[in-house]
Amino acid sequence: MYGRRQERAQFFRHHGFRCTLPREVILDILYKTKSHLSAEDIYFKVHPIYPQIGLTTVYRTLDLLNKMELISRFDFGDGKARYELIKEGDTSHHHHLVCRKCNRVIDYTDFMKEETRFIKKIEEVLSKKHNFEIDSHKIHFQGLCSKCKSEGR
Amino acid sequence: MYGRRQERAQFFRHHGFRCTLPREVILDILYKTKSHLSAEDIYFKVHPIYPQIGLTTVYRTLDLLNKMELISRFDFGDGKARYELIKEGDTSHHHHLVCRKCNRVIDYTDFMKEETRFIKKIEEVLSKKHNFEIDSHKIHFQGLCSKCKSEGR
DNA sequence: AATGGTAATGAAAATCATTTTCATTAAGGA
DNA sequence: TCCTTAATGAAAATGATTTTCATTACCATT
Ligand SMILES: [Mn+2]
Ligand SMILES: [Mn+2]
Ligand SMILES: [Zn+2]
Ligand SMILES: [Zn+2]
Repeated sequence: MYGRRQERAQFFRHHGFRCTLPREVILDILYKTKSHLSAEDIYFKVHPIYPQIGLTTVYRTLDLLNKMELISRFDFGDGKARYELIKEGDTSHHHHLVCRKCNRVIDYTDFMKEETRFIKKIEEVLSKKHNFEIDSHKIHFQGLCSKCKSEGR
Repeated sequence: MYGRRQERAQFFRHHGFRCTLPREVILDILYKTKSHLSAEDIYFKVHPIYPQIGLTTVYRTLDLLNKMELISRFDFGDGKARYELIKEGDTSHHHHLVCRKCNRVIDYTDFMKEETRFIKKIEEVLSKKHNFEIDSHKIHFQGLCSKCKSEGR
């Protein structure tokens, strides 16, 4: 889906959208870069190669990709939204440690099996109880990263 | 701590801060109101009774209460931070369902025993593995609330 | 391959939550 | 009561995101 241009084009059109250069480029950046990019991060990566692509379009494209569930949007509390590609096959799902001092974000995948099982059970009960259609969840731990800890809060 | 003026004053001073009218008033609002209030929500509740208290002070006070760990701050993704009092005795800890359409927030306390046990185990392992000092966690589920579901996404 | 209807784009302006500035006020220890 | 200085409030500044609107370029159709 991410690798081949043809596939991406198909995917956009399948959702009723056009496959445009900005959309391809931005999706590419997300594909190649680890994670937790803000709109501005992406803009600055795109700009040297495609200076005609504007920040506005980055915002719009991120919204679109998020709605198409190709990316996840996170609000870690530093005032800017961050985005991460959802890889195929659900192998990429994970949770986060967030440093409340320097805002560093650490991915972790430990316990995913157990978390998944646990989450599934909770979802089942809560969605019935509150008649709420659950489609995703977020778990994160907050505290001090090793660097900030050693620097003394 | 929240009920008696004397206690609150003690608490502020104990942390090296002065006990002022705006601080008392804002803490009172948080005490009396269920939950998930934004700075502006609080400002509008305060204003009719204390019109001299400004929005700036609300922001500053919320920061302070958050640092003193009297309240929790949440970013549910609608662009404004929301706050909730942490009740004494840790009886109030809970997690959330967030509607991605209307931003409604539902508290749930089901499974807290199991979650707490599970979270504790994860914290232990992760804090060692990443040398990360974990002090809190947030769990929330996203989806469509009953109202938005019936209205058709 | 050329055409046309319209979705997508980009630059600039607008919006909105939050922060900063700075002159004034008022806690609260002496 | 007095004095030091933390806290406050109004206004301005900031910074992320959204809106506006004239222009561009996908892509279904010819
Ligand atoms: Mn991540
Ligand atoms: Mn809550
Ligand atoms: Zn850190
Ligand atoms: Zn809803």
